Amino acid sequence: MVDDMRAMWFCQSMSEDLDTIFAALADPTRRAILAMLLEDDMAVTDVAEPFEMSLAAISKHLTILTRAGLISQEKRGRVKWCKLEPDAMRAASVWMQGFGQFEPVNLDAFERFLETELPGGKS
Amino acid sequence: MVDDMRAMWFCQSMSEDLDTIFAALADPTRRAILAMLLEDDMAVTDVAEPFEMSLAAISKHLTILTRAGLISQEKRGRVKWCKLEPDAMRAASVWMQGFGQFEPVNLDAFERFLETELPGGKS
DNA sequence: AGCATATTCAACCAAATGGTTGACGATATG
DNA sequence: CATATCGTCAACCATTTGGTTGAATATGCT
Repeated sequence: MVDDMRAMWFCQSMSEDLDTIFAALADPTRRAILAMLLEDDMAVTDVAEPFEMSLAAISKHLTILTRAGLISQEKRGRVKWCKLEPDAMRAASVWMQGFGQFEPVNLDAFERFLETELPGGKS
Repeated sequence: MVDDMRAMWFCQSMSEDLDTIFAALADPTRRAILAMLLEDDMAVTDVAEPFEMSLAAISKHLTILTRAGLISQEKRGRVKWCKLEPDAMRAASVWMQGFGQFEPVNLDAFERFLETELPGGKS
């Protein structure tokens, strides 16, 4: 019963939201934008500044992040301010946590994962 | 939190992995497969059975999940067994937790791990 | 050997993604 | 008013994605 309920929850609940949230997080530019917004709210132009990419492209990325609920945008004057909305990530995080709960936090395994990333490890 | 330099290294170094992990999680079919594998290891054909989609399509999905490190595949006889590998997801989860203190997770343990194992704290 | 089962490969296709450029509406400022 | 700035829109393009089908490979069974 518990298993059935959990399976149902995993399969159906928030599936569309998870689609858009994970898809939004899958792009390194968008993740970088989120990290920038962690420091402070920013105008669209300022978000775009460090990237070697057109303003229009950044604007599209911001739209995707907004639709995923990961940020919000508020226009004040001619400036549109972007604000991080960390709650949207909660749904995805909770979903992912479901895959670790049956096991206590396996730091050793995570360490093994990191070993492959250390300079001189993999690649 | 941890030292900024190390945090930056961590984000940079894992960027490609996060690309593939989040992209893999962005598809509902693949998330459903992961949920199925939460119950038990499964053969490719059995994974494919509940889906209204060709076996080849499921095989591709499983390849994507494998490359993201979210599952592993072991061939025994003519049957290829698929096994959930939650560690990759944990890495993504750790990344997400930088954006909010919403999950009760292991950040302390992770921080201790970073302090002792990463360049600067390492030999 | 001969046949059935398990899985992948290869070629193809439609749709989505991530980028560009140029024009445009809206807002601030001299 | 005139002009500069902020941001989006529209059209376009190349690449990736998610699916199909049919053939191919590998293993197991009698």
